[in-house]
Amino acid sequence: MSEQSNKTRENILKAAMELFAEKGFHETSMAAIAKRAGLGKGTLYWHFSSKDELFKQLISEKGEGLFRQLRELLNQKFSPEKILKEFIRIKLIFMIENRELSQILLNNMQFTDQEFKLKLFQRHKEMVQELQKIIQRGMDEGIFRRGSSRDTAVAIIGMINSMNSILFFEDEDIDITEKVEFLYRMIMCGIKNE
Amino acid sequence: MSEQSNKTRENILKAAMELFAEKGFHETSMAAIAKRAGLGKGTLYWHFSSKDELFKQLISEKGEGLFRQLRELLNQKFSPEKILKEFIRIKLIFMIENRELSQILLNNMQFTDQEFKLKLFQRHKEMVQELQKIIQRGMDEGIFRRGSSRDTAVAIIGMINSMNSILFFEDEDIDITEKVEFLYRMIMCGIKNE
Amino acid sequence: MSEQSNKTRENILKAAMELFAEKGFHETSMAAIAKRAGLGKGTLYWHFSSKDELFKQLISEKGEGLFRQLRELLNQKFSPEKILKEFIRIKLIFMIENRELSQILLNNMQFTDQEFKLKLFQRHKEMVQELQKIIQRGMDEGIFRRGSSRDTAVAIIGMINSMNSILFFEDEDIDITEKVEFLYRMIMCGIKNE
Amino acid sequence: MSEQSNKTRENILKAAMELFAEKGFHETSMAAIAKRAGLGKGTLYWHFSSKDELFKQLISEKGEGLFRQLRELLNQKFSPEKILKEFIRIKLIFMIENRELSQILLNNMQFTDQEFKLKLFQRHKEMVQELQKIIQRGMDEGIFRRGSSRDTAVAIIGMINSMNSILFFEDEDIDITEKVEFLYRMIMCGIKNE
DNA sequence: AATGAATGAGGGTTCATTCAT
DNA sequence: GATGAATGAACCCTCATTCAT
Repeated sequence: MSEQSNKTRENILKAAMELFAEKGFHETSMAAIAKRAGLGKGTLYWHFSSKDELFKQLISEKGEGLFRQLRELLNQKFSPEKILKEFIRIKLIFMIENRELSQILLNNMQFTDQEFKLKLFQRHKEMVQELQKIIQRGMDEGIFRRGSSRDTAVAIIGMINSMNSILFFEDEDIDITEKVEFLYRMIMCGIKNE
Repeated sequence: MSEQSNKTRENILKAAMELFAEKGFHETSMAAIAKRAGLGKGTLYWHFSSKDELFKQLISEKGEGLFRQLRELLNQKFSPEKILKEFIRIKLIFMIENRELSQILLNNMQFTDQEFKLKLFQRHKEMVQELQKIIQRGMDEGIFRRGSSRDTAVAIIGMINSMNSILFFEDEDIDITEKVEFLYRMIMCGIKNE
Repeated sequence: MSEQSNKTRENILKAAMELFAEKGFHETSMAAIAKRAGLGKGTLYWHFSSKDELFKQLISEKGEGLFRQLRELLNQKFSPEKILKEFIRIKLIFMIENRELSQILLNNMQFTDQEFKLKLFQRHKEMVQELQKIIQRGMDEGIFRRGSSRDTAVAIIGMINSMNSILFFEDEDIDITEKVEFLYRMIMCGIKNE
Repeated sequence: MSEQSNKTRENILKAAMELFAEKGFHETSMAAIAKRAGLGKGTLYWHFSSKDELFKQLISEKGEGLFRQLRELLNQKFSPEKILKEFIRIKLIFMIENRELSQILLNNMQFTDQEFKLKLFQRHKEMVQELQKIIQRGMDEGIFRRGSSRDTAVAIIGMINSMNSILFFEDEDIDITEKVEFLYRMIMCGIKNE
């Protein structure tokens, strides 16, 4: 695992990320990735055992950070409101810094490897459940209105994710704080005046 | 176009719908569709000129209803709140009655035919813009709190769509009214107590 | 075999002739023939057992005339020169009156049915041999210069056939007598002056 | 483009040539070509983008030589007679050395790619026109008898081509000079004695 | 480490042919 | 006699994967 080798590996991941985001998993061929990375087709197989594996590692490696951050956050002893706001911020920042990966995650969840698909699904479910716990705590503490904590958690994540379509086409300079405030307020107070 | 022929056509659409929802567009072969429909491969091509065409017609025909309903609604002279609530209801009912199509629409938006992809994208955009107008009207009338009407519209649609993951796995009897109320309240008042 | 039935049959043959001449055997589908004849696909199979059979009958029926005429001619007790000239005339007239069939015969001799292919080949060979006999007779009688009678016969037929490319694109009014004279003279005297 | 790669390419061309000559373009499948070349199907597509392309390159590459030779000849400042004789010689030699290609060129002129078909047709036409000019010159110089130079050129080429049916089935040792003399004399003097 | 030629399973599509109506 | 929906073998072609160099 020399310096050079590692660099090549990153090149491949970068090329793959771009193409998967642009055209989706199935419409992207290994040949296309190799070409964009400026490498021979064979080289891809020296670094990744298969196209599926490449895709998985792409998602795992880059997505790991978000998952870890969120998990840490949810274990924090903050107030439900604070956790909620941070949850939004972390997801948004991730979406901005990883536009392509987000695009992939939100549009390509139908591919071959059932095991991996399940794993991602589990992870998503876990995230929902953790958020649900926070929501539940907020309800129990009388901070949040009573209701289905699961539906609420799902809806919150849906709202945040929906921003992807906006962020993906936006220019470089996005006022994250503003977007966070917007979402937080909408989740907390809704859109009704007063 | 006899009675029988039309029935066959519907069979194909049904089989295709199921498989596309289950495994996605690319992972579904024409052979698999034919087999599930209990037909020969060639028959599919008597009714649809290509796999792309089959997919397009599937989405167009079945999706047309939702689009029309929503458009009618948005042209109604109702109050913004009423329109919002009806918007939610219509989308939810569609999602329940067309679980498979919804699944497809939310997970397969990356396929070959760029023209059709664009058309769907345009339609989605139009929907957002129409909802945005309603939101804007509500803001102008002092019913809704001021803010980005676009972000609000996108977030609302995101919330509604997020319910798909819940509805898709749910049993038959879902209390739609309850779900509508839940979403409407959450959108209007948020989750904060009081 | 009613009047009507026979008419339908002729329609099919006509449509097939046109298409085979235009696009060749393999590039012409039964569907295309049916469409041009203004009939359903199934109807073709009521009149002809297969595409091959249709093609064969097309060639046989229409080509039979030429074959018979030539055979009769070659059995005549005319002088070699007269037979040669008549040979040319009959072939040319046939080519003009059956442009499409000639086009087919000269460009589609590579198709499936080996047996029929062989039959046509045999017929062609027989024609050559008969002409060869005439040539030989002419040589023996001192009318024609001595040489390979086979090569001569083949060359003569080649010359006549080559006119097809001219006749096919020519307008309606072709002076046959002139063309016959041209070929006859060229065959007899060559192109040298004096 | 290594040594080996080039060899594989030639193998494919050789196998394709044989099969196209034997059975024609449409009756020859890519699978059959691959099998005869002792290669996998996919390999054909590494070297040629499609079956059409393979066919085109086959004809272009191998046919180019004849075309070039004839063009050079026709630009020579030789006497019309000499050019005519050389014309015959070059065509005959080509037909003997490229029996299969000649067979293909004379029997498969009805295939898909209209553009290429036109190109070949144009080339043929050009050849006729060039020969026609020579004939015309001969007529003007009083060497050849007056008449339609076009018909004469077409007839000459027809005669030469007709030899293909003889050469194709002939054994290895053909006396080219004799055949050339035969054709030349027949064209010049015809078959009449004296 | 890297390459590109080679492979073949698999997929979309065509089309001659059949057959119930 | 006529039709057109249905069929499936056969075809062209793609592409993930392998491997000798």
